[in-house]
Amino acid sequence: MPTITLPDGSERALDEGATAGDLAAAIGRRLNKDAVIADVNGIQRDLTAPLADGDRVAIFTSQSDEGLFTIRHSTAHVLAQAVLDLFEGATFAIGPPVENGFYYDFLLPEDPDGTPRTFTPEDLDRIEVRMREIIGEAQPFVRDELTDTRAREVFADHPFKLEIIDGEADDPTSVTEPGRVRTYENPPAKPKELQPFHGYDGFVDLCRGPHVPDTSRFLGHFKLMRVAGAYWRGDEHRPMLQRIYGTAWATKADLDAHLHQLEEAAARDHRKLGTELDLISFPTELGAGLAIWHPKGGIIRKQMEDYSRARHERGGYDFVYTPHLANGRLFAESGHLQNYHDDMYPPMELDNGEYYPKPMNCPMHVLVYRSRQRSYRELPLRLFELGTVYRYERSGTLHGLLRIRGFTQDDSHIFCTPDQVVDEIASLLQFILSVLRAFGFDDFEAKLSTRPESKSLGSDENWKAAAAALRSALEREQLPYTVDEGAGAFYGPKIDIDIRDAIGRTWQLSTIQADFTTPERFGLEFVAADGSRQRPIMIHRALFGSIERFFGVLLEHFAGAFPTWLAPIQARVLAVRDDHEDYAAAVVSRLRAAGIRVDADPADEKLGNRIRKAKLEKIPYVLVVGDDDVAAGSVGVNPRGGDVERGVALDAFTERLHGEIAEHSRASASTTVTTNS
RNA sequence: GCCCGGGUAGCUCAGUCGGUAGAGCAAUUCACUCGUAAUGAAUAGGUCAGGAGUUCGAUUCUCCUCCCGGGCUCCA
Repeated sequence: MPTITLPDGSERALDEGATAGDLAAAIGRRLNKDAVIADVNGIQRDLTAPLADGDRVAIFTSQSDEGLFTIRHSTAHVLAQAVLDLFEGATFAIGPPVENGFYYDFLLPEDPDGTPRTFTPEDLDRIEVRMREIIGEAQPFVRDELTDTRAREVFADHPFKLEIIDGEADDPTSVTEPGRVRTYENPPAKPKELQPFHGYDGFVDLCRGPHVPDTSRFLGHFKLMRVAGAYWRGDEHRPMLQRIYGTAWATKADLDAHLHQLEEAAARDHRKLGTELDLISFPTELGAGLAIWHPKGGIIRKQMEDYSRARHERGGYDFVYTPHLANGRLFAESGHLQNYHDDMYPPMELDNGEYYPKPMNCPMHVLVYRSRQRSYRELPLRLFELGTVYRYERSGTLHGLLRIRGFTQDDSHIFCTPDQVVDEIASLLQFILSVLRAFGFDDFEAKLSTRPESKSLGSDENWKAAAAALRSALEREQLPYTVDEGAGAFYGPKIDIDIRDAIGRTWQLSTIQADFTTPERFGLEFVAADGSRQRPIMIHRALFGSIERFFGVLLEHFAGAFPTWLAPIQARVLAVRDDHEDYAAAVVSRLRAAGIRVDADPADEKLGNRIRKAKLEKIPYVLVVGDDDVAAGSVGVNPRGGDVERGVALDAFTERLHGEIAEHSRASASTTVTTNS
């Protein structure tokens, strides 16, 4: 007897003889929605065939994860068909759905002079036109199954498809797990002799489905976004293909909302705002991936650092300082030269060895620990440093402040006994979340990363013990987490904390890494209560991750409108006329004496223009002073994002501002952790 | 590192089918003295990213390098 899964997840049995198409229509009417997709047996799309015993039908709405997956996946096929129609001799590889859309990889024939043909922006326009024609033609998606012999004939001109047929390449389009649509994952259990096969109107693609019923249904709300190079199978030693990215949605409103979100993100870009607000810059004279901080950026950074130091001081950390360079012997002992060499700047040759800029602070902190004999009474020993490191990131990966070559980590290494490690990581999680909340973030998700397949140090037991410690701390704090197999650092597994920003993007910032390996390599010991020598466990953690990256994320999160406690200029005083300047100067010095960061813009331009400039600089408070204020000792308060208030007593304003700034420290002093769902 | 696209004044950009460049904003000066998002005028500002080649002549064409953006890959 066939069974059906409804959008609410419930299941029920069906009469034989019904078709998926009948069902979808009936269910759609019941749900009061036309946009319903039926999926038979997880792979098949044939709405007209009667259902048979054992068939499983799933019905979902077009805006569910499954529905969007189906729509994006089907649109990718339309893209492939359009490209093959328009470009003689083009061959195609894979085209899976991804977050917000889909892509498809192609290889175009070489030009007569031997140069590889590439897609241009004009090509994308042509392709989009052809795609809309195909959609208008309502071509059905028809499923067929071929033997691999026959499939090799069908795809004889498409070597990448042949690799998939021969099982030498995974086809990510076979990943049908809802909501997880990453490439190169979950290799399909393919029957060797029977290849799934979809074809329509002369265009044939290798695929497992599911698809929409025909190209006219649910498709059309898409846009081709860009073309980029991508290696076949993600391997830089394989051919570089041309990848076309598109976005696709169930409705026009969803598509428009997505495009609007992209504009919003572009307007918040930290590189753009960093320049506009005169916070940071990347002079080409400095070299790639290196930033300088201007005075206003410097104020914000100092606030961040001051706050961080204050919290760490209260949190029981000891402050250390270590140099930017070290003899290569240190990095040989730590394992960095073997495992991290590609990311390190080259050494400086000196009389007594090679000196490397440090890519991490850990070896230096280990030396602090090892500088004398340690007792269990000292543990956990928490060493903290705002440590600047240099990593030779590959040039193509650099991205403003978010991926940079010289950066400062708010880095800590905690040395503790094996008994202490779970408690310590659990309280670390609380500490980290509390500090992140103080900066206006409240939506977190954790990721646990386990041992990499290559380039790692230490025994399996140690790795397992470390991962278990991280896992139990996560569970104790009830922080939702996912597991990322093989993504750990070379010395141990790690927890990464993702935060979600004001427009819903996630950023990976904080990291906690449990390390049983480094203490062994460096022969670290402490004297236990019974007098025996024991090995401590080392916890690496960065809270902001890096000051630069955190600052970049904050800048985008607040769209440049930093909260008052962080704002480089908290208030600006504007005299209405020249003869109010003396009073304006008095207001400035009163506020400055009260610890407010304040400046003035003299009255040689119209008031309206000076207000406009202050607003563009996103200054939290604009204070306008004129005749009334001189007489009454007041100010006109024009707050960012609020209503103008005339005649506010200066003392009252100062108090209000102090209150606002203090509220931040009160709110963040609490270390209570509440889990988000 | 690889693929694609770029680099013109502090910023955003126009322009030169090869004859060494222009706007708006910003800056400076002057005038205006104005109560909540753009007052007017004048001045100054550029080895057209850097280097080499072709040419009578290169910002423009070619090549190389550097830097930036979007991806691949990687990461704090």
